[in-house]
Amino acid sequence: MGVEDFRLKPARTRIAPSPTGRFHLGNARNALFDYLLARKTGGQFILRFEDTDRNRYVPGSEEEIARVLDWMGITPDESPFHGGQYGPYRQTERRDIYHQHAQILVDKGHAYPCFCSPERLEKMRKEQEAQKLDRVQYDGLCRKIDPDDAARRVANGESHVIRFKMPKEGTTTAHDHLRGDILTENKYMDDYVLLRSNGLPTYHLGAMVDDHEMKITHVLRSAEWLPTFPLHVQIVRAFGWDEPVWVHLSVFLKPSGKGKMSKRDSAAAMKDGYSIFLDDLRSLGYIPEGVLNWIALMGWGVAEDELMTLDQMLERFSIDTLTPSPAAINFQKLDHFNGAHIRLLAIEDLAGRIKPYFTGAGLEVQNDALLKITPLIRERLVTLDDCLAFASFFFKDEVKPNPEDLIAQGLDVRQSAEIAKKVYEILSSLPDISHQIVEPPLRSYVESSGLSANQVFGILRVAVTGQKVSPPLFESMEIIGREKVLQRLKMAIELLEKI
RNA sequence: GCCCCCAUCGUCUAGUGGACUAGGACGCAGCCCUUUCAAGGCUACGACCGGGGUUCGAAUCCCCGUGGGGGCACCA
Repeated sequence: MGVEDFRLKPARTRIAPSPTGRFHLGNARNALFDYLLARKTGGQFILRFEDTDRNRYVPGSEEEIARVLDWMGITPDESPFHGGQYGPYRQTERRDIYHQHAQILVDKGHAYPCFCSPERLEKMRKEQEAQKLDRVQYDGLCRKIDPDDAARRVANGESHVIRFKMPKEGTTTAHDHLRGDILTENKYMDDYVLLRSNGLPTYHLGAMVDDHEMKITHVLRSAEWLPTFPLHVQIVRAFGWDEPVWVHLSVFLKPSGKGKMSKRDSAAAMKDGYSIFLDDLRSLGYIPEGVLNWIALMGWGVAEDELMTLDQMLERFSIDTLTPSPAAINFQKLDHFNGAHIRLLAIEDLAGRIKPYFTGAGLEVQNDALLKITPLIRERLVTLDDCLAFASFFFKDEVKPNPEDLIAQGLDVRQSAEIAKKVYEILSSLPDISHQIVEPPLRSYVESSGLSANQVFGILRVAVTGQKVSPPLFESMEIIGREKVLQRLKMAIELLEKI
């Protein structure tokens, strides 16, 4: 690879998904940019699971995330599966660390125990809403408790959470790399919960602590975090730590541009053969090169030469050229890039990737034939599974054309049958069925007969391939072989005569 | 309702005060190539949200609108 840019300090980046659902486009783009930045600077890309919400935990999602990253070719340098010197990389395995850090904040006077019950909070919120208050936030009841009293109650085992003591006055200036300074009046910020009553941290504490402990230099995350950005900056400052470079990535909008892409829309996308989930995209026949290129261009401004491999992206990537505005996803563009990257693959490579689709369909695949077929269909594939529609007939013993399709345009059944017979006559008289041998006599037949190439070759195509649309006819026949071609042609003549 | 972010072709974007007759890509339309379908090549259509400033000069800077998006949990 050797794209490390040593003018830049090695960056440590991370993707921190929660194993509560499936790995989607947003996650993938985040991971891609993380990876590019880390590689570009000779740093590390880390995978960490923020699995503190036990209620929403989905078994198997951790594995899916790791598998998808692998598939995309952006395997993390450190993760729960690969290890690393800053682990553990699962938040549920870091309880003590959060506990200690919450205590540090309490000791410093930046946080306090809150003993309010969920019921009281619920009631409080209802009342605030009833009063039509602009801000619905914690009323600060436990803020007033004497620290010694609070410590005693905690020691007695009283159920509590730890809240951040947000400054009530002044403004917080948070710096986003793409948007510049973002000023927020502190009165709009709540005393957020840092540590829950079950001892596990919320995102606000967990992510800040882990990013610091894991020496993350650049935090690339979704713009959905912007509203709590001031909080995060306040937490980091309360600890007295240096801030990472914050980069809030644009959110993905649904194709219509109306609203954020969500699970609901994924069902609709699936109906059209698309998905927002990477693992689905893989099984739908999309290749990582295409997917990567596609997502890279949403939220990253590349003026020209947009068709890029991962290595080419690496050469050009910079967080300075990322864009802050929301981006509507466009599946047609995914198709474009997927097809374009398929065309870029070496024949052997592509053959290896489409083979499983044939065998999966129960077809017996001969490798030498596959290698000859692949170049014929390469520029016709949008997704890998398209190979089935284009080339299954090569591996079948016989094809079953729709009799109607055997009738050439502008001709009737009888005429079509005559043509088929004549073509059979010509082919069977030839010693060989290679492209060079077959084409001249057929061409001269077309010319002398006054028919169009379209009509003659159309009949032959349907007869031999069983379909109206196929890879180039002569090359296809050569691969299928003389015997099978004649056999299929004969079958076609019989079909025509039966109409 | 309140807070925050964003604003160039239908979509993704280039553009950082004059080189803009606003560039590229996807899609769309047409043509060429052609045994089908593709691929490829060429051409067309297509945008600076509005109003005020600043300036000799604004897509580019500032303000106000408007529109879009996000967020208001012991979820992330």
